[in-house]
Amino acid sequence: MLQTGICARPAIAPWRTAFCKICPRAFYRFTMETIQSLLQARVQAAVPGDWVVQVQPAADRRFGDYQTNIAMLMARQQKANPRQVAQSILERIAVEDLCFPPEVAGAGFLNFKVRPEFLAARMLDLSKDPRCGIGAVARPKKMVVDFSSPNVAKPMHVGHIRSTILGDAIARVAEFLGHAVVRDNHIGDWGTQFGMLLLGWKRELDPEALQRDPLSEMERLYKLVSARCKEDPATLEAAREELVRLQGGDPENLGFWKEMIRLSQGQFDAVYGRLGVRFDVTLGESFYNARLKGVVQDLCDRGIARESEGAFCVFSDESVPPEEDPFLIRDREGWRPNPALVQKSDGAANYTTTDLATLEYRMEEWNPEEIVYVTDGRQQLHFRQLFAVFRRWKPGSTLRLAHVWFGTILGPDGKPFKTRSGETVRLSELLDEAEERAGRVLAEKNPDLPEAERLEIARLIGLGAVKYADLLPNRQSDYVFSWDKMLSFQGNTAPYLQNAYVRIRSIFRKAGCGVPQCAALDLGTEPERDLALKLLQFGEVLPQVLDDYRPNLLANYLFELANAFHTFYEACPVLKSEGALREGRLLLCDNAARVLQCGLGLLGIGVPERM
RNA sequence: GCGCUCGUAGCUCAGCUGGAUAGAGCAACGGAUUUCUAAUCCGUUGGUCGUGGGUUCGAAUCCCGCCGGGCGCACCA
Repeated sequence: MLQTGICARPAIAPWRTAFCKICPRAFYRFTMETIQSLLQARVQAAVPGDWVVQVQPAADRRFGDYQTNIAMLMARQQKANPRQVAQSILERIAVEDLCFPPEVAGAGFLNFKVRPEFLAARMLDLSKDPRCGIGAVARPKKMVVDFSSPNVAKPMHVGHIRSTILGDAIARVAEFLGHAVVRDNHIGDWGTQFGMLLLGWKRELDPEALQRDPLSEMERLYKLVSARCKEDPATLEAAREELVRLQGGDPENLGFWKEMIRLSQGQFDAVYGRLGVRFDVTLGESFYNARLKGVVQDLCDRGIARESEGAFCVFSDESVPPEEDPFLIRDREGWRPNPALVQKSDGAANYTTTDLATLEYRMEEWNPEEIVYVTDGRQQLHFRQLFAVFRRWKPGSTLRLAHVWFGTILGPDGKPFKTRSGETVRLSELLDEAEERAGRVLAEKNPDLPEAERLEIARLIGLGAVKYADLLPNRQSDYVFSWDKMLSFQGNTAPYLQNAYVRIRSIFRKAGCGVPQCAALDLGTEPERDLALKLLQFGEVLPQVLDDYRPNLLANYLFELANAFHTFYEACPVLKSEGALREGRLLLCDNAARVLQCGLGLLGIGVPERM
């Protein structure tokens, strides 16, 4: 069982096969192999073919730039001396053009230190590469990314932020690597809550309030009726009747329902507009209603689902050991069934059925190779069952299904993030506050900025801070939400990264020139060399993001890059230097700015020209 | 009870599917500014990786037991 809940064999990591054989022509000319991949190929050529060589960035600077432990792995199997195996690889390896003569170190590591001339040549290539050294994948996939998924008639809140931001970042990276991505917003526009909403709409609607703030009014109605239902069976019954009428196609209820969707979509559009998130399709649960009966019927016909206590359920087929079976659960007595319901005893389908119908629709409509679901970790069991039912339902399908789950955003008290009064925090208000806070810091640090520009920069910084804080931790961790931390200009934050970009732009403004056409580059100092190496590693890191859907790898890389740039900036004057040195440093600066902009852009974060 | 997940520096977190002396940010302390934005940089202090076993040349990482937290366990999604 893989950690991400991936169903079916994962594809080979794209970057391992990404040598641009089928790249679109426009990219081909500029696509750069990474140093890592070059070294890997060279070591591979020096060892027997049944070994798969991994070359990795060195754990410690003293060991050089890259290292491989292949000799130790080989020695273990051959019961040989690891250092001797390493030595024999060394004798066959040809890397003089890339590195200084490699060394055997420690228990049998091979360490590589890249020649500055090689890095310099690569810097010149990078400066001409509009894709910042990122090749398109050899075999583009069609993939659906299912993310955000807010509910109609409810304000979007912090609970939606991780799915939205993670999903958007994953989609952006996949698109940039050349995959064909369908961004699908599977909104919650159907279900029992509409019975209560309709009842409230008919009995308690305040038209003025609805016009002023439709989401708040709908939320008020829902809470009102929901509370009444708990104490008053008659209200509950009335709500149920409204739901039955809606499901039966009653024109009045359908009209109100559509109006609620329309009003909600306005809110979604506003929030997504601010966040810079876009969708290719927004198909709510209701879209799949017509298919539900057929899905249940088909599952029954095939013997996958059967009746139990009036409901229709999928039970274990005992094809896997009980410990791995999502349809079994153990108690004191032993293993007992833990079925997935596909139809409730009242005849209504539930979300497993909707998800199956959605899967079928996506196969028909797009025939994707992969579908990625970005939801919180509490739905793990649901997706394990969903994927397992799907395998039994469509046994011939090679579709890869991945549940990319994430943890909870916590408040300072370590409990799920809420307002002081215990309410959920609205996303729109959260974004307002982010911009306001960024604006205040900006006014203090840089009072000379004109108002309009300050607001625009505050928007970029505020939104960037929120997004970056969400993307930096491992997605499976819960993390503590802290305004002070995310908006700090020190440490691993979006403003720190944006500041690195701003400093470079400032240099070019002062220089009054564009990027120089260098014929050669001399990386004479450590900070220059380090920066160059780090810049080239963009192409190594980015494809890894998709291996396990972890944008935090990119966030971490960008922080290290910004750090390397700041170190360079302190140690290596650009404008005060002259001639070739100055031009070379300007070129380094430009490369750094472009990689920062590109990388942050892939996280959905924009960069200001000044701040 | 069962399952999933987490437990790493005072705090917040990384740790790339077994590699070298476990890293970063914040906080604390000490330095650097007639400057290309100090919104920065450099340095110091700080960890029995919850705990006990196991696997092996080698474990924060894999396996088993225990302790503690979060979440989930058929008609909500």
